Amino acid sequence: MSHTLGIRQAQKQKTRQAFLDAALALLEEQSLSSLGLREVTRAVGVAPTAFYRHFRSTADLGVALVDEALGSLHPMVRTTVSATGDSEERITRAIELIARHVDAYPAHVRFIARERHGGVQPVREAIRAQLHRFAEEVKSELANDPEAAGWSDDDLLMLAHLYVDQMLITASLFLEALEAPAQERERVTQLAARQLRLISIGRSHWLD
Amino acid sequence: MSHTLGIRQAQKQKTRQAFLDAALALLEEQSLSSLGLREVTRAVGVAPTAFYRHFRSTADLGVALVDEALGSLHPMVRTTVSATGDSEERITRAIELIARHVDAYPAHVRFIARERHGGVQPVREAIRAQLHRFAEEVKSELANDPEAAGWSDDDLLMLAHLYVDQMLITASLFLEALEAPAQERERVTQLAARQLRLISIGRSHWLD
DNA sequence: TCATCCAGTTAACAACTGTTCTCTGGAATT
DNA sequence: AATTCCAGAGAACAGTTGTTAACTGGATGA
Repeated sequence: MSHTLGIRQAQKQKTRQAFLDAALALLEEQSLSSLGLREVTRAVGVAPTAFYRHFRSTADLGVALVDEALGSLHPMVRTTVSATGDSEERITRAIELIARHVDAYPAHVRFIARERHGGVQPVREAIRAQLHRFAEEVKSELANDPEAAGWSDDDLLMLAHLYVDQMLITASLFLEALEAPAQERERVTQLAARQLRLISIGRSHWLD
Repeated sequence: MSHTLGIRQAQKQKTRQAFLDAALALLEEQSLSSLGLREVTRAVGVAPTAFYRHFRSTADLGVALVDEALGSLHPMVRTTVSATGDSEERITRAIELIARHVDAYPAHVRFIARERHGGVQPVREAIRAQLHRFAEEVKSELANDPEAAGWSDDDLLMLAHLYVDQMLITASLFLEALEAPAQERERVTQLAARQLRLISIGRSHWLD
């Protein structure tokens, strides 16, 4: 059941979202550890002290951004991994999905790539936790595949992490190629496809 | 022929190295884009203006750190990839080498992982260039392997990039496990080994 | 020996930072 | 209608930042 928010709560959420949007925009050219509280409030058009009504610190804001960037992505991952069709079809479909996501939410992708190993510990931790969730989900989907017969749990999780990392590497490549000519984007697509193909081959001969 | 530096040049290089060391230490808990010039000079124990005798900006210092962290690593990579022995031996040797390097130079590894996608464009560019050099070197070593017969140049470079990225992922995992119990470090070792094993299997069936 | 060089110093600049306390005005509750 | 609540404003705090200009004193080269 969804309760309609009062005028007050609604306005507060709107301001909060404005903080997240402004921060994400500012973070295209710097890291979270150098993002100033006043800088964000200035971009939102609000008094510096208003910040504290929504976040304890910029690190806190960063954790919220992690949730926004990755939280809603879980269903997408599950359906992509478990998609039907032969191996080659699944590869091209997965890569196209990544490319579209980078096109649609470049700032989100940049934020995650940047802060995954960034200078703010709670944010690193939040990203690590989300990526681990992805890996577990990928693993449980892989387990449904007939090809996974005979695989140990550890090996399945190993493969899942390989896929998740590969997904991030590919997303980062597409991000770098965002403003590049279509030819460069195509090169990235082909590279990522062949890397996934090689992993797929290794996977099918794993138990030899 | 190595010319002995004058007292003056020697002292200058010493101070410069002190800047690099101090910056690297400060960067364990923040990103380069938030590193202040005064912060560094304070840590070195020198006047703020002395900074300009060595670097144009903190971004410039960052580029110098990239060279220090990755520049001397190229011979190591070549010999590791081209090492003799069967596939399994090579995998364990490569991983052990990475683990030792992370133990010996954790701050360097952290810096590269952090700034690879960080907020300072010239530094990102410098890291990208160095990693591309690594990939080219790995590729030229792979080409010497009899297993590479029939491989296209593009496919060799694709595999080389896969190895380089995997190397960075593994280094980053060891970094996170630096202060963890030996059991956790062993888990990382086993995980990395199996991932390399899977890639190796995919490699040997690539031309099927 | 003497003039030149130059790594590092000192002082000062306006601009910026995070955080505190107090206040306000409209929404929410009674 | 009267009261409480609370998102945001305003002002002020001590400290910080990058960059400038003019300097000092020991190494360097003629």
